[in-house]
Amino acid sequence: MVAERTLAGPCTAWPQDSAFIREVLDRIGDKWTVLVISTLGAGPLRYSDLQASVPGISQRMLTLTLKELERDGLLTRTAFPEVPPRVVYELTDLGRSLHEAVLSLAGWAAGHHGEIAAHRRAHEESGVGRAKTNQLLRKH
Amino acid sequence: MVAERTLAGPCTAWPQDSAFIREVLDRIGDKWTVLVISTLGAGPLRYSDLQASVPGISQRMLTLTLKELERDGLLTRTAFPEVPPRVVYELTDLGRSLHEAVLSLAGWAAGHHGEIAAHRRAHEESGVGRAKTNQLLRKH
DNA sequence: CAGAATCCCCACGGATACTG
DNA sequence: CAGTATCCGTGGGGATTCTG
Repeated sequence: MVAERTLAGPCTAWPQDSAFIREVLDRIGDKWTVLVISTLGAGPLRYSDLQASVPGISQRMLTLTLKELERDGLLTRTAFPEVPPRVVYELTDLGRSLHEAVLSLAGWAAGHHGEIAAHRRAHEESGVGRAKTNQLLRKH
Repeated sequence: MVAERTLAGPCTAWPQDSAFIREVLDRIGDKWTVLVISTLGAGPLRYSDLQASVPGISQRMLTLTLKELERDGLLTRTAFPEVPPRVVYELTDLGRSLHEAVLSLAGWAAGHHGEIAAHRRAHEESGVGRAKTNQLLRKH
């Protein structure tokens, strides 16, 4: 009891927000989800166009991502019973609202990634600069 | 050229936003970063308190996460040369701004995770409902 | 107390081949 | 065209042990 501890037993700083935060991140934190959502943000697309619009994605990942997004009600899948199959994917209102939320995050990134890059470079200079001067004392 | 394609050669729907989006997600999309940031959002904490405040985190992951965050200028590390070592971590202005951006995302989650859960449950009913109708094709 | 070093597992995702 | 099925490598991250 040295002074006051802003501490907080097991998990109190972020009451139950942490659960929500992790929920979104588990949802959009993967490699492709936001790319697909952003792409569909411009309008409905069919499977093949989607694959062409999201550069490095494989069919496997595109299919899996779309399935999960459909399952969560973020987009709709519409299959037309035609001779050459045609399936169109489109964001739902829920999906569009997520898209906007993600865009605001992207806005933050656009506004600060320069700062981050600068800090990162500064650390590389003083940290990985010369492996000669630092044997075992490198703290700023 | 059947009709107009809203398509977009390789990557045009999200001009260069996609790069920023991926940048943030690669940064905060991992398992612990946002938890640490959120915890430090309440105020500076020392290593051990941090570990106690972030429930399941291991020393390894806490250390790695803190290092990356410091490297990117999102938090500062202050070591006091005392007999029992004491190290305090604190968010920078940059870190706090990211924290707010993340909180807005959490706000979205808090407002919509009910909807998502509902959709998800609806899919489980109609999809994995009866394992009788489908012979030998079980989901995952 | 605040880490660094090591070992190890398994889920994420890429590549490829097959199908309705 | 729009998927499905399968194999397989990588690395994120947990558990444990050692150190200044």
